[in-house]
This record gives sequence, structure tokens and C-alpha cells, in this order.
Amino acid sequence: MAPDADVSTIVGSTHARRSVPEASVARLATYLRVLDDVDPERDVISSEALAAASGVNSAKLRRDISFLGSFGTRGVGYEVSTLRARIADFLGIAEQRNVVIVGIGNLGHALAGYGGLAARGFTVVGLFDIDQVGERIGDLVVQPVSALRETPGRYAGHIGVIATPADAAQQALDLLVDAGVTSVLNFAPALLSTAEGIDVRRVDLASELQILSFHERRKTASRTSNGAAS
Amino acid sequence: MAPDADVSTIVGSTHARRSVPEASVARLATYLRVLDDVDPERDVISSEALAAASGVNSAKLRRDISFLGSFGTRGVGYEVSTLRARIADFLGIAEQRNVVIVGIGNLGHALAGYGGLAARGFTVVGLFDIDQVGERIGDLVVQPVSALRETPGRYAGHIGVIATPADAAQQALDLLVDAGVTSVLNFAPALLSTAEGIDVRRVDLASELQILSFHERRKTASRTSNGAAS
DNA sequence: CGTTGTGAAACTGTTCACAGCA
DNA sequence: TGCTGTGAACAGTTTCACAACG
Repeated sequence: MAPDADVSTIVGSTHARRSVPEASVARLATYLRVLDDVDPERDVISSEALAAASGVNSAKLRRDISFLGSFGTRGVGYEVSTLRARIADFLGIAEQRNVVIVGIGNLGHALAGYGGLAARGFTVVGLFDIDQVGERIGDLVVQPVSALRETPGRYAGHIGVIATPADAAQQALDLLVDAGVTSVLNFAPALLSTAEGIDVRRVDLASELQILSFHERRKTASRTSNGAAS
Repeated sequence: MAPDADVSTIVGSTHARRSVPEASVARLATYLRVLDDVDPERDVISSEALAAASGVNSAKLRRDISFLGSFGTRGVGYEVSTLRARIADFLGIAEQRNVVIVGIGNLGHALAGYGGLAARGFTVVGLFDIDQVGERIGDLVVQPVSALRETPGRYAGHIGVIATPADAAQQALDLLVDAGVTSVLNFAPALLSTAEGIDVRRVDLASELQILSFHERRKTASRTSNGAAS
């Protein structure tokens, strides 16, 4: 989805790795979640079992995991704790990540209050809006967006989330970048332009619905069309 | 992300088409949005210009559009209105689509009130929750989820949106399916299982953040470690 | 001319199938 | 024996590059 998402090379961390396909990175995040739901009694899991629980086939899962090294036990499976640790390490979950949210409407509220973030190592440390300034949400107080500009570099290493209306999104991005943010998740239905080196991932509700709508129509058409076939 | 997202074949509509790659379907939804932002004065647009505005390269865009037929003018470009109509027609935007939302927390509210939907031909026609029952949002009143079970097939052809907590998501899906829904957008951080023929798209905030986090770490690592390779 | 539309090449990602190991 | 790890075949997607055409 990202415009120029190429292969990902990583050098840091415990083990040096070579370019892992973007698609595998995304699935690894899923496996990690599924592992969290695994019965804590269970200490070993096979590729077949984990694949089934994750909605992929086992060959793909084994391939994905093999990018992280080979630490499964043949004839047995993967040790759950090791596997979880390896994926977490690879994805960079080991360290805590901080998040700032721009745009505190309904969506911003939903994100700010979403417990699933903390559970996965993400802490919301800043909320910004043009209005709503001063409102308290949990431990945080909504600050004016202008505050971002006044502290250049302050939010380096943080992940930015844009939850503004479309027409404010570009400005929100520019402010985030000024504040040192280089990774951004954009919920606004707008295409944003920015400098090289800034990652922007877009989550676009309307597009998702359109894709579903497309498939829905296909289903309906094939049920309906008999006479319509030509 | 859909488990078995195959190639898409469509027969209905004005023009018969053959299998369009899934990736192209997703991008066509993007082009459609971008076209809506085009200066209304402008009546023709080149692949180069539209591609730039959409964040893809022009060859890819031309290939995507060529799946819908060939109606551009060589040496000139695409007529904006025709192009828009063709894509909309292909994606099934021509007809209005109805949406029902299960789970009326912050996120459900955000979605229910999101103007971008109506603008794209989606009308929210039902809101369901266990609590909040009776609350009015716009023209709608929140109904108990049990109402879904009492009207089997009532929502056939609708698109379902799951905005519940993870532990209620599977039940929400089952209820939606009972009510006739076969296309679902799931915002809950849970993997859902369902019968064949039901499309479930997952939008998972935590996974998106993890992917960003991964890239963020890669950037930081390459800045930190070895000075400058080449 | 300039831009579309598209074969063919290149590339990326997935699946098969089985050798190798615990 | 059973399951991992992986070469090799395959499928899907992107890019190149240019002929066709208004």
C-alpha cells in the first residue's frame, strides 16, 4: 500500500538479517498476536497449528518464520516463547514505542482510549487538535497543534497518527514532520505528500468499503445472472 | 489480507470484463478518490498527472485502467468524467450500498458520523450494540444486537462493520451472517472464522503500528550503526 | 507530436514437495 | 516418525519500452 514500500533490510538486533518481504513483515505481526492468544500451558506449536489459527497456509508461515532464522525443532514444532520473542525482537516490539495523535474527534478519542495499544507496547504520549484544547483524556491533556511546531525534533522516534478531517491532514503531517516524526499512520481520506524518508501508511475506510462492495457485487451478480450472461 | 482473495471476475455492468488483479482493484479505489479532488474545470487528465497525484507510476496506472477497457485518447489523456464513471461503475459505486455497524463505542460513533461514507455512496442504515441501546445518532437509533438474529436475511447485500471489542467480534460476525451479510469490515483485533463465501477484511490498528515501528527501527538503526556504508 | 495501450521482461511473492534432522 | 527448512517451480505484479493512433 505504501507508495514505495520496498524490501526491508535490517541489521540491528540480535541477529543480522537480510531483506524480508513487506508482506511477510505484515503477517509476522499477525502471528505475534495469535501467539498471545495461545493457551499458556502449551509450550510448543507446529507450523500447521499456528498457520490454521492465523488464516494462512503452513508453507507460507514456515517461509515467513525462516526469514528470522531457523530455531524450530524438526519433528516437533516451534517453542512458543522463543518464537514469540524472535518475532517481537524482529518487529522491534522489545522497546516501547511512543505515539502522538493529531485530531481528537470521535476517531481520535477512540484511538486515544484504545487499550489494545498499551498491550502491544505502544504508549500514547501526546494529543493535538485545533479545538478541544485542554480536554483531558486519561492522563493526557489535548494540546494545540501549534505546540508541535514550537518543539522541533521533540517527537523524533515517535509514531504519528493523523485522525483529522481530510483538509487538515497535510498540515498535520507537516507539523508532525517538523516535530521529528518520521513514521505516520494516516486515517484521513487524503493523499499526503512528504519528503523522502518519511513513512506514511494510509488506512482508508471508504476504500476498504469500496473493495468489499466490489466483491459483494460480484457475488450478487453471479447469483443473479443467468439470463444476464452473454 | 483476505484469506483466499483470488482474482476477481466480473460479468455484470455495462461492459463484460475478465479477471482484474486484486492489487489493481485496490488502487482503482484510490484513483477514484483522487479524481474527486481534481479541479472541476479540468476535463482531461493524463496518466502521468493522475499517477503523480495518486502516488504510483504512470505505467502501473495505465495498466490498471486498461483492465476496464480502452477509452483514453492517445496523445491527450483520459476524459475525467468518463474515467470516473468507468471506475465507479466497475467498483459498483453506481448503486447505493447500505452499511450496518455493530459495536457503538468510540470507534462505532466515529464511523456512524463519518461524512465521507455518504459522499462515496455508502449509507449507514443500522447501528447495533449490547449497551447504548436507544441512543440516537443522526437519524438512527441504536438497536440491540439480538435484533439481528430476529430478522434472518434482512440485511442481505449490506456491508457489515464490526467495531466491537475483540472478544465480541466473533459473535458480531455470526449475527451479521445470520442477518444475511456476506461482506464485513472488521476493526476488532481478532481473527474471525466464518463460512466460505463471506468476505472479511481486517483493519488492525496495532498491526499497522507494528509495521511502522519496524520501519522506524530500521531507520534509526541505519542512522546509528555504521557511519555511512555507501 | 504526445500519450495511450500492451507485449514481453523482470521482479516479487507463494506454493510444492521433499531432503534433512530431532 | 513427523515436522522444519528450503530449493525449485509457479503465480502474480510491476516495469520497460515501443508500436499504434488521435
